[in-house]
Amino acid sequence: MTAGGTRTGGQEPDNGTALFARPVKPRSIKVHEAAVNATRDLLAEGGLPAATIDAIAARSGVSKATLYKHWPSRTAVAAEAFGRDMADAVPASDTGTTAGDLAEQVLLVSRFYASPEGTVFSQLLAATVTDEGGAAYFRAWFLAGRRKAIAAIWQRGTERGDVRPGVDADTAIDLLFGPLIYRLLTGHLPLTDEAATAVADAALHGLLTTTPKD
Amino acid sequence: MTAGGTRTGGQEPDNGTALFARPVKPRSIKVHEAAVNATRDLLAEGGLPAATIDAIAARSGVSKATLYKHWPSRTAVAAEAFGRDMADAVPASDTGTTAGDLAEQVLLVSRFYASPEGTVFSQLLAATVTDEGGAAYFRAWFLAGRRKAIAAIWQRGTERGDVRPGVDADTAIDLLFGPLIYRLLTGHLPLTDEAATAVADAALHGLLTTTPKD
Amino acid sequence: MTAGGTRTGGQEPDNGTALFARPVKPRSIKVHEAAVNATRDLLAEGGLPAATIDAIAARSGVSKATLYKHWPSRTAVAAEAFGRDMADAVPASDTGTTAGDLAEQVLLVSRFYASPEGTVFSQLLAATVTDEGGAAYFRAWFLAGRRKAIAAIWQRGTERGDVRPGVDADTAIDLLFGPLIYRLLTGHLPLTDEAATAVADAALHGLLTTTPKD
Amino acid sequence: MTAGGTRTGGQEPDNGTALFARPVKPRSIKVHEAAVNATRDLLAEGGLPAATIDAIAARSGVSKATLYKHWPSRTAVAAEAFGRDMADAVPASDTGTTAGDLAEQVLLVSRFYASPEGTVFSQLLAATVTDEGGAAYFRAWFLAGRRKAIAAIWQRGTERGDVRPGVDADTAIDLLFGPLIYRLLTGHLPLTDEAATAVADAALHGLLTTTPKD
DNA sequence: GGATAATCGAGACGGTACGTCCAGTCTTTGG
DNA sequence: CCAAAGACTGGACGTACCGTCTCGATTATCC
Repeated sequence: MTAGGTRTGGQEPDNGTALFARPVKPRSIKVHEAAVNATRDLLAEGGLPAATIDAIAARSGVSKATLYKHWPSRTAVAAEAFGRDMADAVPASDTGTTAGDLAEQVLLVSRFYASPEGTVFSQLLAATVTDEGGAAYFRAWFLAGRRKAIAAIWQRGTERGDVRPGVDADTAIDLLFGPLIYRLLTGHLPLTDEAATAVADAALHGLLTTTPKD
Repeated sequence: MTAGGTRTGGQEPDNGTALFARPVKPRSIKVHEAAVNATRDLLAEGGLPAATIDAIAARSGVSKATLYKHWPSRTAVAAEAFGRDMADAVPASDTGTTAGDLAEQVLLVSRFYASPEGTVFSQLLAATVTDEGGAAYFRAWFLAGRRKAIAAIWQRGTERGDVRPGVDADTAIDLLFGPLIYRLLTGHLPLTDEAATAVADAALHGLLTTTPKD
Repeated sequence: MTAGGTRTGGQEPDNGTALFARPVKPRSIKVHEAAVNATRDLLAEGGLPAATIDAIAARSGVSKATLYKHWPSRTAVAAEAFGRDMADAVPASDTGTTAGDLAEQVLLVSRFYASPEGTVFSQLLAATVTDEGGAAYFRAWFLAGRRKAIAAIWQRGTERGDVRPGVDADTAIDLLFGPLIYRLLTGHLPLTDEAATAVADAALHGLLTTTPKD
Repeated sequence: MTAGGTRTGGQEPDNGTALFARPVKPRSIKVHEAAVNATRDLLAEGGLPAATIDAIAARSGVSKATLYKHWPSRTAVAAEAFGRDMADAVPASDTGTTAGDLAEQVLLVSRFYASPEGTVFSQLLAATVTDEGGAAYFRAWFLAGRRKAIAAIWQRGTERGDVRPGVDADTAIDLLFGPLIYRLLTGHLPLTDEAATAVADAALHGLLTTTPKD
């Protein structure tokens, strides 16, 4: 068991594998939910900096000690809270073509990153760097779902023969969305629709004039 | 003036624009250097968490107040200290071909990210998310130099006609290195040579079978 | 009913009056004993600080809720556990003279206070200051027995005509042992045999040169 | 250096020896005073339990970190705060006779112990049992002063030839005041004027009918 | 002998305080 | 006049323990 060893209560993260522990003794789902909801509100209001453990405890009525029994760190709580609704934040695409689907996803994700939620996302991502416990939750509650959605498109593309053989889904996903994360984090350039489109186009068709020899 | 309004002392960051203020009164270069050197050592020993303001002050003999006259935040000091030597950390490439140069750069950067310095890099990047002052330093002392180096390769490629027209350098750079940053930060997959090669290949030749129509 | 209103199970404290309530419904003696024994061990190992409610519960297998049905507070459990064997810790004296008996008791008690058990005693005494419920148990299980033993000597002395008329047992006991407690608690001076002897002598014969006129 | 290694600011404790460190760099007296005053108020209002570190910090405006630089523990702050005015709480006695002076002191101290301040005193005394750092402050700021005052009376008595030779001041003090502390802490009997008088009388003239043979 | 009721183990929970850590500001002192 | 030294506030951290409470799973008497 990777992320925590504690129950999660209620809905499970989109993590394919049975990442989170089974409830041996049902720890109050109410408590878990209260904490998550309070955290979500705090994130919406003031981003990750506002979601301190004390604030979460105060707003949710869940004591700090209990929070630490449910999650390994405040980042983990925030990751779960933030990841809950994000499944729907970026809807799936079905434009009829693989290229279209992927390009649209890049555009939608870019817009998401450019939105206030994107700020929270970057704060969360940053927080996981020095918090391995939180990182597991972040991957489980956020990344995994998103990557799975894209992997599905990629799989469809493979079956259709649209995608280059030899390129696996992970590489494709990294290539399409890594650039957005790069911009989001360093802020060296803005996350505009044009930039997103350009990135998607470049990723799909390559940077060079030469055709791959394979 | 964005990053600080303070002198930087000694060597200038590779930031193209006149980002940093002119030394109106020469504030001790010795002090500046001492702080940077101490910080570099601390980063090497314990990463960004070790480079607290108190630690920097103690080790360098520079008082905290003085540090804040030279830099807007601790992240800024660390960014400068870390960026100093990083210019040489990834040597330029000249394989004879644009594709080769770019692929090699991706590989080298991937290895750098996978190294202990890569950890510091990610910590620094994470820190800039909630520290705009530090972010400016980070971009100036680290990113700008790297991007400039790749831009030069790209420019050469453009002149040689190796690269697809309509793709600007920024897009290309983001596409090539964004995926590495993505992996570095989320840790969803390891930063192996194979992954780097795969990313570079995919970026250069595109994800799809179809040829761009433009 | 002062100390708890709960049954005590097993052996009764040396409290003269019917201090502790009658069992309306028999509460397991086994449970009571288990808790007391576990607590005694914990006290021996780490003093009162080690005898937390959780530790007692864990070691004895008695749940916290049950502990609180048997005792009003953790101090009360500890007081009973500690008082159990302490009856024998300081044997009675019979030197043949009242002065000898009292002096010997002072010496023995001083040694007891100076021993590791003395530390626990002082911790317990300290704990009762902010725990009235525990205080009742402390008096019942510890003090009462000790005072009764001395009172017996005093009574014998009265009958023999050894002791000054008008001095009641309580005053005598306080005078003889108060100084030891004073030292034990404040630690301003060590609890040596010499000090104990000096105290006993001074108490028995008075501080002044003048003879009481009564 | 025993108690803290930190400066105390303002007035010095009555501790004879140079117990407290010399200020290498003057730490703000204002801060020290503010903390002490706030603590005194809190003690008066709610006793030691009310004088939590957070409460002291909040009321005094001195941050917790600073408090811990000035004192080793909350008990230490409270001891100093409480001890400040206690010098005057029990005035010196001068009845003309040694016996009178001592008896009066016992009575006054008994009344002090029986007062609300006495409760605080006992809480403080209890707290020092598990807080050696605080104990040093308690001895320095409270006990030392009181003992010194009695020792002066004793010295006078020695010079007058009123007191039994061979009884040192420490023994005398312990004998006179230990009984009061005993009662204060265990509460086995109330601290009445009669009891105090009886104790003083017994201490001064001895418990036995026999005259000391020395 | 089964119903009724309490006891009990297990341990989650809220609450309160703790003592620590670090950032960034402000003050004092010395050269 | 500037810089070193470092005191100071503020705020969050994660921990510890208390005493209460809610579960079911035993008992154990009483009808």
